[in-house]
Amino acid sequence: MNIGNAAVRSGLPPKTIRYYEDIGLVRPHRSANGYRDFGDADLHKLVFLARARSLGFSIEDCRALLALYEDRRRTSADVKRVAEEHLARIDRKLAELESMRQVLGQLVERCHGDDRPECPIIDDLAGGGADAKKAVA
Amino acid sequence: MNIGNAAVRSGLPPKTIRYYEDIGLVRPHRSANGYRDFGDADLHKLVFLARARSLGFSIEDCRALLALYEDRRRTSADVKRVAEEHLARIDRKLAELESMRQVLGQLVERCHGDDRPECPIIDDLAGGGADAKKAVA
DNA sequence: ATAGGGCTTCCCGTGACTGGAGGGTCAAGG
DNA sequence: CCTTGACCCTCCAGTCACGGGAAGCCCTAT
Repeated sequence: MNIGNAAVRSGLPPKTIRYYEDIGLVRPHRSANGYRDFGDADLHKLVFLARARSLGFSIEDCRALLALYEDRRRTSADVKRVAEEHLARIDRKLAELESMRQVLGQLVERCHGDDRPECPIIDDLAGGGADAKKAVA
Repeated sequence: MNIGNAAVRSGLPPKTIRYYEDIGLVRPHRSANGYRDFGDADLHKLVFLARARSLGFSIEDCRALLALYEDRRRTSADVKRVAEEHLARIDRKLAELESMRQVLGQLVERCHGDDRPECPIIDDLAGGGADAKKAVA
């Protein structure tokens, strides 16, 4: 199967698949003309990668997960540990974004959004923010 | 004021401040010895940038916000628009992360995490996921 | 005079791709 | 047989927002 076909079936762009080969995540055979030739196992890996990436796993996580995927003697504890670490990263990121969302949301609410220059958003950025107050205090 | 001092007062690393000069966000004077010399206005800009970046604004957003900050004839509507667009980006990112969190959280819950190889996480990644089901259907 | 710290520029690396240039290959139609 | 267009190949550069580190100048204290 050529890369275009593999791309459609896995949902990954051809460029991304080539990149994954570059960094050693997949090793498709080559046809006589030099084209990559993806077998079923390669395609399974690509689908696996697409799914793992869509859940936010890093490439290095994916490499580890792929190794576990292919290791019949893996333990589910190993898999769970990788997933839990990622879950913790997601939770940290969520907390960070929620904090931003809260502060920015309040500022936007308080901004009249009219044609006058007075603006609580600019005022906050210019040093009226909580961080700035704490720093000054 | 030297860069080290400006760094401490703004909360930005010296490297970041040099980078901001590179891309034209600040233009400190130079002392006779070639050292950057930050005045009060420069410092205000750096504080502004630190705060805006901490709220997740991109560098280009910061450039626009700085221009509004320094424009006495700005309108709060202009500022609000930039902030609202960023807020929308944050909300999209939050939704994406929350979706990941939910799926991954369920998988982790269902994984025994023992020394056996059976693992719902791996099973999902290998094609048992909702996306895969939809694709097959 | 020397030691240390701070400052300078310059270049490379990060993550995970994406875009594009320049060229080879293949199947179909005229 | 030739052309057209869709594929495929490799390699290089750019993205975003810096951080690390090298090589070298400057300033102060001892």
